[in-house]
Formats: sequence, structure tokens, C-alpha cells
Amino acid sequence: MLDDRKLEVLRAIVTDFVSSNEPVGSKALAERHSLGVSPATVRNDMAALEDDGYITHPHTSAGRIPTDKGYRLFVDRLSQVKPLSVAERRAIQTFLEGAVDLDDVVRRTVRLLAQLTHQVAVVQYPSLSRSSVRHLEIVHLAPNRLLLVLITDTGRVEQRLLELPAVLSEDDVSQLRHAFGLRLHGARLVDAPAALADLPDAAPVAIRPVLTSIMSVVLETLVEKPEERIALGGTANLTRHALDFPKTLRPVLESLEEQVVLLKLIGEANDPTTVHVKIGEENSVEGLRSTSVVTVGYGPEDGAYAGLGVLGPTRMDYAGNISSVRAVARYVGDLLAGG
Amino acid sequence: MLDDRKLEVLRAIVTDFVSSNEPVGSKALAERHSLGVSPATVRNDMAALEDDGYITHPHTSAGRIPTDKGYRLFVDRLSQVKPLSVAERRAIQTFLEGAVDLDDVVRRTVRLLAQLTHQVAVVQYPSLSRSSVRHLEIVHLAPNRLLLVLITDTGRVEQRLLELPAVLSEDDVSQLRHAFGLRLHGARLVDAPAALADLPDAAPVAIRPVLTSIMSVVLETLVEKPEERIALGGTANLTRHALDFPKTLRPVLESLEEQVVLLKLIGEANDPTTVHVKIGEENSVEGLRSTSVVTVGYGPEDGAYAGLGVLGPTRMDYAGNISSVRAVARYVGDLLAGG
DNA sequence: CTTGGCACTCCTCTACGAGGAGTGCCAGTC
DNA sequence: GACTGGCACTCCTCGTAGAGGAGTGCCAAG
Repeated sequence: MLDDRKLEVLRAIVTDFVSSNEPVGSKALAERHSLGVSPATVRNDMAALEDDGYITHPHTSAGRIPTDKGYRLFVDRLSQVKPLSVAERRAIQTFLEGAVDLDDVVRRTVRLLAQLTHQVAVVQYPSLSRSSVRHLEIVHLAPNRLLLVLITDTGRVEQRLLELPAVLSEDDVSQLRHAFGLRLHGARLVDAPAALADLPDAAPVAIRPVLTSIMSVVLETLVEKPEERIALGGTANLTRHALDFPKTLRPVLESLEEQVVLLKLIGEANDPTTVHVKIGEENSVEGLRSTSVVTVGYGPEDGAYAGLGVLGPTRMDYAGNISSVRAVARYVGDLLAGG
Repeated sequence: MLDDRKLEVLRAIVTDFVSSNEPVGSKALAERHSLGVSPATVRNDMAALEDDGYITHPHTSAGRIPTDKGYRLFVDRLSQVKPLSVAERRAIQTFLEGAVDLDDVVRRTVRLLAQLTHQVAVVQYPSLSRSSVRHLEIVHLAPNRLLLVLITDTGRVEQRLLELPAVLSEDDVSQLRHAFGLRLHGARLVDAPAALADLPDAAPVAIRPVLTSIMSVVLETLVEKPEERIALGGTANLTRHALDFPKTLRPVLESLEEQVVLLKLIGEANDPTTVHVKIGEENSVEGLRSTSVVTVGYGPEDGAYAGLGVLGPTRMDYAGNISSVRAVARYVGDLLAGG
């Protein structure tokens, strides 16, 4: 049903349409791509492709444009990797290596992605639950007030204020500090509950009640519902493709302001080896049905820290964006795992 | 030259144009506003206003629209305060009081401003230099590595990693902790240099070199060039006024992605009692020449923590936005000063 | 299966004229 | 001198109409 030439025609339609933003006709197609057949033949193939729902045309006498389904096929079967140039790779590396701390890494990554792809860039901070503890500091702010400062191996620093049910002495606090530090240092946050399980029994009876209350707060805020942070950039690029968003730019911008939506977007990107692509209607977020999202995880191969990606009109350079996203993710992952 | 009626005509033009986004003609003006004169008289006034540069018209047979200069006069002399309703005030208060920490306060404030004004909202985090120290914790991460954690009275938490030139003992560190804590607790960050001045002399000779190096890092990062953080929201509102940005939405979005630009925008807002309004060309940022910015400081009356404001098309509801911005600033200021 | 030919569709662009909103000016009135 | 009604004029907007053209679908022949 879909022989090689039809696939080739689809690929030609997608690439032409992506670069020109105009419906592409059979004549232009036959000329510009060396298909070796006449426009009439191309027209027959086009009719077949349209019957199968891969392309459509705005009106009877216009050229063809790909449907979401067409893009999907293009991405799955036709799009060949477009390796980045050496210069690009070097630029990515030097740009990222200039970062001074995690915030800076994320900021730079967002900027980099936006510039490379000319799309909206989304970068999730290393997920707490998938990080491990480099240091947990307990600061005795006031007799009944503690500040917990957690530093992860990825450089993320989180703090929580704790109101205590009872007054603690300085001695109690340093005992706490020692007990927590001993068990959590180097541990992954997902393993924290197990690592802390024996804590109440091992501690002096006097501070047990306080201890358990602290533990529950720690576990709840850091493990059960850790705060996910996400950085966004390059929204100005949406206007670059204003033609692709007839009247739909507003819902896109509105959606991007919702933290929940962003999380959903890169929620599946938990694997640094697989690039996910969501195309148009495949997207579960109402306002983003006219956009495509390319995401991937970053971090060590056996389990990413978090995800990053780009968002743009369905009419985007999938091959290029996939390469860029993958390349940036690799460098960021290496950087955070190495440093 | 500008008698009362001409001013009244200008006010009518501005308010009508703001609400309708259409050039306003003499007839409609005379009818809808009870000016007590005929359209012909209004036309004479309009001609005078135009001669003085307060209004203009797109083409010969169109109505008048205000110029930047016209808006300026409107804001300076004509715009009367538009008090918020009790319900609105209550909504602001309850919404803000639900915040759990500073990040949350800022996020909520951005959202609130954007929703109240239907414009882009900009909120600066309490400036470090204008805050005072609630607590400074020194964490001994490794023999030659310290983590400084600063908590300000406004709830802001900053941390800095420090590589030491020499190895420190746990004892040295607690001496440091004590020395810094003693001098800085409750001090404003701008006063930190003075508060720390006697520190090297008072300290044991053994740790003086390390001490001075720490001091210089502390002072540099926290006082001399403190990191300013800014939150942005409601960019989707720009599309609401798409008609006001013929082809200029891109530069606006691009400008708003520059941290420097945002700082510049609210840089002058360092007084909680004075609302600043920048109109169109008055704006020093190239890409924002088609927008107006309403800013004000928030915090205690004798010196704001930082600034906040909104940005939108020059054709905005100045009276309403000024009221909203002022009201929100007051509640946020009270909240942070009180809590 | 491929191809050239051809009729057909329907978008786009331009021109044109009617309609109308709004202005500027003038002469008259209070 | 300020205000007003009248009036000619400008120029935008909108609808209509037609030419031009890109592209298709189909058919019959290779």
C-alpha cells in the first residue's frame, strides 16, 4: 500500500512544507526532488497518501500539507538523524561549561536550546527523588524552629522551614544532625525512607517524638511530593512562526504558564537514550494541540535526572530538533554527572 | 492654552480609545460624554490638542488617538484614582496570605497582578542589599569546602559554595560561625562591611588568612553584586491586545526574556509610595517602545525591599492598573514585613 | 504502472465604486 | 471672541467583479 516512492513523496512534502510554509504541489515536487517520475505520477501517489490520511489540502486547487498522522510517519520512519557539526558541538560544550552553579546550568541550557532550535525550550531541574544526598544540614534557627538544607549530587539546594512541637537544645540538634547525616549521606532520596527506618529506635528516648515528626516532614516534602522546578525560555520564537498559529497563540502561551502543563510535557522524558515526540493532536494538553513537543531525559544512562525539550509548531524541523535536543541533553547530563 | 475643557476632551479621548481601541470622532465624543458643547466645538479643541502633540489621527478622515505625550498628560493630571472594591481587596489579601514561603509569595503576586490588570506582571524578589540578616549558617561540607546559607528577614534564602585556601577544623568552623553570627544577626546587608570590619583583628591569628578570604567572598557575592531575581507572568495577556502590536509582539517577548531588561524596568521602583509610569517612547528599552510600564516599590515605607509592576500596550487602563499595582504592593509589603 | 493532456475548481490579486465616518473651514449667531 | 450648523472634501472600508494562475482529478494512450 505504501511503497517506497510514496514514502519518498511524503518525506518531500514534509521537508518542503516545513521550509516554505506553503502547500506543495505535484509539479514543484517532481522538479525539486529527483523522484524520476512525472508530476502526474506524483499526483496519483498524493491521492493515495491523502486517502490514507497522511496529507490533506486546504482547498481543491491548493497543494498538499502533511497531517499530524503524516508528521508521525515522517518522524517514525523517514526522518534520518541530522548530526550536529563539530563547531556546534563545541559551542554547546563551551557554553555549558561556563556555568557556575546549577541555576546557571539550567538557564544556559534553556537559552542554548532556544537558540539552536528556534523553538520554545523547556528544562526541568534535576528531580529530587532521583538525586542522592550530598549533604543534609540542620540549622537551629530558634528553640523551636529548624531549617533543613539539602544539597544533592546534582547541585540542587533545597531548604525547608520546620516548626517544632517542642523545644530542642543545641545538643539535641547536633545529635539529630549526626543521625540524619550518617544515614542519608550518599543515599538516593528514593531510598531515604528505608535508610531512616531504624532511626527512631536508635535515638535517645527523649527526642523520639520530635524526631519522628521531623522525619515525616522530611520524607513528605523531599520524597513523597518533591517540588519540581522547570525553566522556560524562547517563547519569543513562537512569534517567528506566527503564521502557524492563526488565532491560537494565546492558548499556547497560557498553557506554558501552567507549571502542571510543563511537567506533563516532559513527564515522559525519563530516559536519556530515547527521544519522545508528541505531534499536534497527540498532545493531551488542550491548548497545545497545534504544537509538537520533542523531549528527552538527561543524566546518567541508567536513569535520568530529569527531562528537557523543545516545543514548537507541528510544522517544525523534527530531524534537526531531535538532534539538538539529544545533543544538549547528553552534554548537560555529562556535566552534572561529572561535576 | 489648555483650558479645562480641552483637558476634558483629552481625557474623554483617552478613556474612549482605551476601551474601544478605535479612533474616536468628535460626534461620538460630544454625545457620549456630557461636554455641553457641539461636535464642532470639540473639533476645534481637538485641532488645538493635535497642534500641541497630545493626539493624532491615523489618516485625514479618521478619529483621534492619543499620542504618548497625550497619555503622559492624562496620567499626570487627569487620571483620578480608581479605588478597588472591597471584594477585590479581600481577594488580594486572602490569596496572598495562602502563601507558604517567599517563592510562593512571589509566584502568587505575579499571578494576581496578571489577573487583576490583564497585563504582563513583573515582580522582583526582595533585594538582598536592602534586606537584613535573619540567620547566616556556615556548613562544613568538606575539610576545604564551606557552604554559606543566608536567610533574610524577607524569607529569602541564598547559598554560596566556598573553596577554601586551607583546611579548617570543625572547631575553626564553629568559631567562624559564632563570629559571623554575632556581628551579622539582624544587620542590614548594606551594613555588613561595617559590621564585619573588626572581625580579622578579633579573631585568633591562626585562622585570620582564611577568615579574610571568606569575608571578601561573602561581601562580594552578597553585598557588592547580589543576584537579583525576577519573576514574570501573564505574557499570554499580550496576545489579548494583539491589535496594539501590529508586528511588534516579537521584540516585546524577546525583551522580556532578558533579565537585564526586566531589572531596568523596575529599577526605579524603590519607593512604596510613588507609582512610576513609563509610557511608550519614554521607555529606554528598544523593543518596549510600544508598551507602557507601571511600577512601584513594595516593603516598609522607609525603603522598599524591591519593585513590582505591570507592562502592557500604551493603550492601557492607567487608572485601574495604577490602583491595582499600588494595592498589591501594599499587601505584599505588609505581608513580608509582618511575617 | 506511467504519462501527457485537458477541463475544472477555487484561491489570490487588483480594480472600481458606493457608502460613510470624520474632518476642516466658513459664515452666522449669541 | 467663543460657539454652532452647514457643507465640501478626504480617504478608509467593504463588497463586487473579473483576470490570472496554481493545482487537481481524470482519462486515454504508451
